[in-house]
Amino acid sequence: MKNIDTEIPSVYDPKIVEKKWYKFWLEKDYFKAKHNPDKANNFSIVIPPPNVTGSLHIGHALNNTLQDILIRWKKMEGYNTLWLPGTDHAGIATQNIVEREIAKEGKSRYDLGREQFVERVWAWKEKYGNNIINQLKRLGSSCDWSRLRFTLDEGLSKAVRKVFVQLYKEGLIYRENYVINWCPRCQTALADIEVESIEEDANLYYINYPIKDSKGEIITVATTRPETMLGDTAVAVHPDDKRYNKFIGKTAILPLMDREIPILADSYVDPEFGTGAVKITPAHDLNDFELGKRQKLQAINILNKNGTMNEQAGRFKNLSVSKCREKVLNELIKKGFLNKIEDYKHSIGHCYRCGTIIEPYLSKQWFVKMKEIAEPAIFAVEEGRTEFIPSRWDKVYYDWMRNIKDWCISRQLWWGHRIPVWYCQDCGEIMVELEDPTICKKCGSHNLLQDPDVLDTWFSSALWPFSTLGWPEETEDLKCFYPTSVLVTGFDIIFFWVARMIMMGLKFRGEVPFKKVYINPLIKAAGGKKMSKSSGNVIDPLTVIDEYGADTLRVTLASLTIQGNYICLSEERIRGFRNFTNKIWNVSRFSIMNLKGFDIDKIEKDKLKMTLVDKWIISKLNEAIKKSTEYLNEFKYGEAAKIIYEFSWNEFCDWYIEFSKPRLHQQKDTIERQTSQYILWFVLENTLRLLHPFMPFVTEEIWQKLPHKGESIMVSPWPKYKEEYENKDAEDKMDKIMSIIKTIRNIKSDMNIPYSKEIDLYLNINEKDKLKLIKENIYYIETMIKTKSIEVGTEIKKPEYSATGVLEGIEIFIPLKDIINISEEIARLEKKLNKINGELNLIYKKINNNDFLSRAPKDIVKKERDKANDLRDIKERLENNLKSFK
RNA sequence: GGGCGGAUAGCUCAGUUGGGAGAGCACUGGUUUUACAAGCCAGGGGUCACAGGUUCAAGCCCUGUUCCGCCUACCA
Repeated sequence: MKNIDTEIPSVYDPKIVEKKWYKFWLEKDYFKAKHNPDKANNFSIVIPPPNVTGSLHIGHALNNTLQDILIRWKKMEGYNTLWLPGTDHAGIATQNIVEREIAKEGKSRYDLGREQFVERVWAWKEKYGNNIINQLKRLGSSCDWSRLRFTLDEGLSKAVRKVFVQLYKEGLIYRENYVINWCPRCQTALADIEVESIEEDANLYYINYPIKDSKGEIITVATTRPETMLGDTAVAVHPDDKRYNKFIGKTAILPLMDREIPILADSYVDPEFGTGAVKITPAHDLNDFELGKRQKLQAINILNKNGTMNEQAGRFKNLSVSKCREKVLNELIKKGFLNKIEDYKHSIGHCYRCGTIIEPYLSKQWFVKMKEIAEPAIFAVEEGRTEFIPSRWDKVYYDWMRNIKDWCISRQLWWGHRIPVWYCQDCGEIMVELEDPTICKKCGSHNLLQDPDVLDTWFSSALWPFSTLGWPEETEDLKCFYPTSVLVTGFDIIFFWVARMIMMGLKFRGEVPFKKVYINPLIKAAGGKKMSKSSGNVIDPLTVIDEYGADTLRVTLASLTIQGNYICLSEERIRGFRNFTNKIWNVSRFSIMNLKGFDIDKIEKDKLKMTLVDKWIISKLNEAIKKSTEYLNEFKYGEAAKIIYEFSWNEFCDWYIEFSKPRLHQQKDTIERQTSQYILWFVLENTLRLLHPFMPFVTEEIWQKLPHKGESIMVSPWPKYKEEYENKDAEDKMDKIMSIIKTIRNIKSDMNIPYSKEIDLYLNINEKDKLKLIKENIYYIETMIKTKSIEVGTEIKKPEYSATGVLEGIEIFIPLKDIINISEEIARLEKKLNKINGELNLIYKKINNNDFLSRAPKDIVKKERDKANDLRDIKERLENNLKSFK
């Protein structure tokens, strides 16, 4: 009969457990940070705010798991922790969603008007905006929800306003007519980094432009965008290009448009590329625009905001860019202007939100001057005030920061922070103030108009680490938690977000926003492929949570987290860690069953009788505590998790539990049994605490079932390494005992002896210390190996028909009269001998080398010599045993 | 064009100042053993990309090469 507690199922079911404990933690207010003036004892993280439109994808799951591990661990270490959550209003994405929604009603945002449309978006946000927040809760995130922020909150909007006004007054924000990246679908300007260049196969078109007043002379230009010729206002060649000297100053006739355009010299032109002659379209190419400014050229804008041709394109009006290109090419061919077409590979910019091809577009936009605010941010990282982990990311940061360009911050959207600039319609005065103006300060007119544009969402995100803490008010939160301790984020937003936060933090708080930036890897599917809906290899974290539980998802992600750029996730991998979760569940189940009647308060520690294996497991636990804590300090999540995983499974479950069974299963409540119970409880309880940041739910569930002190494992202390727990002597001794057991198991397995078959065992040991050790602890071997009889001694002769195992100073004989197959045994021993000989030869090479002996450190030499002796001993014994068969 | 990262077992990856090639998964064989078959026990499997160099000693340091991935750049 199995003596099993039927109240605890043998398979862990996370569903009810997770709901129960999350609710409990919330009720206890454990996530809520306190105001603690002792800054050194505060630990704070601001969440990378997910888009309010978002739903939790696997990248969020990883990023937030890693943050939660830090927060829970630091909390257990005694810090006053703050994990500040929130969402981002995600201008383009959110506006797109609501526009699509009203499109179903057959309306556009213009039908609703600005005010009504924005109201609609708010209504949408109220309804769906908490989606991702609830999903974060399911992951177990211990965010301080009482401090939940949104980038369009009143307070954060105040911060945005203040920053804009101040930067404007300092001349760091300016408005200019400039060629920016225009998304014709979103109908807004984008910053340079919001454009994704994708290399595509395209064509280079060579077009002949006739020279005016010549006898059929032409100049040929090369272009990838032939339709832009409609806006050409010049042709440029290099001043030193002898081929074209004669044309400089002459006039070309623009085909199809019959416009006269000058041919001019500019050193920007690369004579090596194409024909060495460039068509110049100042309104639709940044370089052409710059050249146009130098050369005082007219800029002709040929595009409407929606990407179709405007009236400047003449008869091509209203055509889309691609249709227009087609028609232009047809006409060029028909009229004999198209010289040739070449295949050409080049990068084409796409909108990072919707994928539409970006058009360079001349328009009036607001910009932030970056050079000046970037400099202190570069120093901050150089001086280590902010540290990137892994450190190589600082190079990426430096590279971008040192070549930084001005940031286009105006967006032609309705959802976002409206640009706080008013224009007097009467005198043209521009007003930028903290309070909305009602009267022109110059002419007294009330005829004011606010700039229609909104700010880039990232403009408000850049203020996140201090705007969320209450700035511009000097709040207690700011005093306690700024600068924050760590930022955990992905490398894809180092430019978008991290760099800008450092700049703004320094500019407006005079201090870096975070001391460390931990860059987490990005997740890929098995085989290193990108997860995408089209490949069908997406792993949805919520599905994983439903199926396997949040703990399994978390510990999987944490375990895979290495210092590299990518991690590969597969369902197979998740199942492996589900098994681990279940292992922890079952060892706890075993422990709970065996701790009946155990009371921590009644234990008199001085009276406990610690055995060798008790000392060993305590020492091993101690080591696991030390190493896992060290790894966490270095943000090596995978290594930390691995240490705890291996300790709990390979040492605690596989060895300690098995060794302790006989003592636990005693009927009487002896001191031996009590000791065993105490150690079992002690090790498990500590292990649970080590696991808690990784697997908060299952550890809480078990911890509450175990004898414990305190309300929750969440607020229990992180285990501490203690020197007095370290016991190298016990570790060495257990090593020897365990290798004897392993060798016997090996022989049994090789000889096909079933586990349950009882054997006679002979141990011939020629060293006094070892003999004493084994004699005193023969109990451990008996626990793990089913034996009929055991003999241990110095002069034990090998019984006939025995299988043999050889260890340093130890021979193991198992008589197998009925079973043994002599030739199999010979083959087995020969195989082992070969292996030993191989190792031995390598060592001989070393210790017979005079250079090695004279130059290598003495301890290394000694180690090699000792090893040679051990191996020689084993070799001799193996050989003797082999001889006995012949 | 510039830069960064990578190449170690079938797969995914560890491998900290240079000193006995590791893990998980997969695979093979055994096993229902009083927590767990999502388990237990055992096993096979590697020219550490290639070529040089430094060193008594190189997966690790240096140089070069090849291949892969990513970022970045205004060459139309």
